[in-house]
Amino acid sequence: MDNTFTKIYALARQIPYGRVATYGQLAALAGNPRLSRIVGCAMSAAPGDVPCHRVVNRLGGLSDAFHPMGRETHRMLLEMEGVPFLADGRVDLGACQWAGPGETTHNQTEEVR
DNA sequence: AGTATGACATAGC
DNA sequence: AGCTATGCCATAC
Repeated sequence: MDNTFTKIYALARQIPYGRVATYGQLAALAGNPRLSRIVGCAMSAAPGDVPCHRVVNRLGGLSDAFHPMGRETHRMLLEMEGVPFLADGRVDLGACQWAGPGETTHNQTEEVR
């Protein structure tokens, strides 16, 4: 069974509005921090139920090959969700990185890191 | 059935 | 401090 994939899908789906998570984060939550690749692979095969646009790499932006409709669209999507963007064109992970599956529907006043 | 590749991340040098 | 090498699970050929 797709244990890992299912976990990744579930985690990605649990990402609250206005928040983003990194591949390593989901990978760690999936059971192994090295599953980062699998997370990307899972997103690739992820159905429309998974907000893959909320999943970003360590850079705070999408991967090198994640532009089905363009980076601008991605940025607009996150911006529309309330995710602040840096001048670098990347998401402000230090301000909107997902805390974890236990902080989904909680006060987002939680200071990350 | 086995091999190769892949939307990343971490560690070592 | 930046680059190289390795690891992982699943999918595709």
